[in-house]
Amino acid sequence: MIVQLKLCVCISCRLPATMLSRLFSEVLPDVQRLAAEWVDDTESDGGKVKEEREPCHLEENDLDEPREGSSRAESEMAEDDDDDDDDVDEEECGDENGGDKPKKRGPKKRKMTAARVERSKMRRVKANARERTRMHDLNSALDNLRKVVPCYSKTQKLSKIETLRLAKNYILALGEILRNGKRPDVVTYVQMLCKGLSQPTTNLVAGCLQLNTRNFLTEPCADGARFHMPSSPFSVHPYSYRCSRLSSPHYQPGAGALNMRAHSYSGPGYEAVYMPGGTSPDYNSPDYEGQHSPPVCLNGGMSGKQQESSDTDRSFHYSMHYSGLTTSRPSHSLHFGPSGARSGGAHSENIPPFHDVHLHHDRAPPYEDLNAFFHN
DNA sequence: TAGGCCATCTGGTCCT
DNA sequence: AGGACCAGATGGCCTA
Repeated sequence: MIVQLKLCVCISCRLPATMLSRLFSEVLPDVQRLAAEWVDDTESDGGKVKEEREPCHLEENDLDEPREGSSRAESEMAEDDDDDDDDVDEEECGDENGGDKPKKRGPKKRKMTAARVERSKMRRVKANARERTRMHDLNSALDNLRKVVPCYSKTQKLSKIETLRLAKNYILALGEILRNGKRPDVVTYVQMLCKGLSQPTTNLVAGCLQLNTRNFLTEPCADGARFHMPSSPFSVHPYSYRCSRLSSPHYQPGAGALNMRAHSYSGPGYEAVYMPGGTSPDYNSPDYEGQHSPPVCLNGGMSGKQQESSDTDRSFHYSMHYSGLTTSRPSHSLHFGPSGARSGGAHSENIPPFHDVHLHHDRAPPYEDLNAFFHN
């Protein structure tokens, strides 16, 4: 036994040999004594380990027989009526071994007096109200999540499941960018975002990206550079993009945290561009729990009414421009399907009306490095 | 009309 | 004991 004990300690603790020898020389006598006492105890109990549980307690926790009235509803129905003790017929815990029949355990059902029924109903009503509130809170949180995932539409909300999927993909995509330290091209980015999404949502997201890129082709870059979309899921020709961030008269480098947010984010292969707008939401306000940076406005091609939408929307007009390499890949059509697989021809015929669709590259990445990365 | 999505109710389970 | 959380059931609404 001692040898086994040594081996056991040696293996499990991985102690050095010197410590082990000291351990056994000092501790082993006590261990041997305790073991001897343990053997005495078990032998005095007829070779069985002493049962420590109270018999009555054991009865309550016995799982061999289903407890009658163990469910919440039944216990509610059979709950103790503190105001009337008329029908109390509790079982006693002790002399239950009188009969051969298995004893029914747990709280017994009681007569449903009118007062008890009324209380049960009231409790159910309260529980329903709580459940409603809980679900409303959950939906509110989901709404907030919708606002920070890359594509947001007031009129055509992403479903709950699609919101969660897109959020997951978004996080993974950002993580991938941080890991790799380089921008993916637009196609890869869209594929990452749309992985596992349904076809309509895929079209929505891809349409968001594509339409935003299409939206900023009107002006050449201030610095003369022209960028070409590596490939676009819905395009047949490469695009060029204006570099409006630095050329924008509203761009104020180092104009505080707000501008930092406003200018810092750009999605993979994209940059959020600050456009002339109105007032800025107070991102530091505790009331502000929606977007932490303005939405990227999608107003070109499909709808121009975004410019005249709500004050909030007017406050920030963002656009996306691809600021990646000046690569011009052979144009190839992308077909986005569920699970990111390329399935069928995806074109804008499946794209819902983007009256108020926003690209939300609005959650500023928290790291300076990431900001610098997106802006170099 | 079928299917998807959603809100609500309800009962069960777990935790404090 | 009461609340939170969860999942199933159900019915309404919307869209293809």
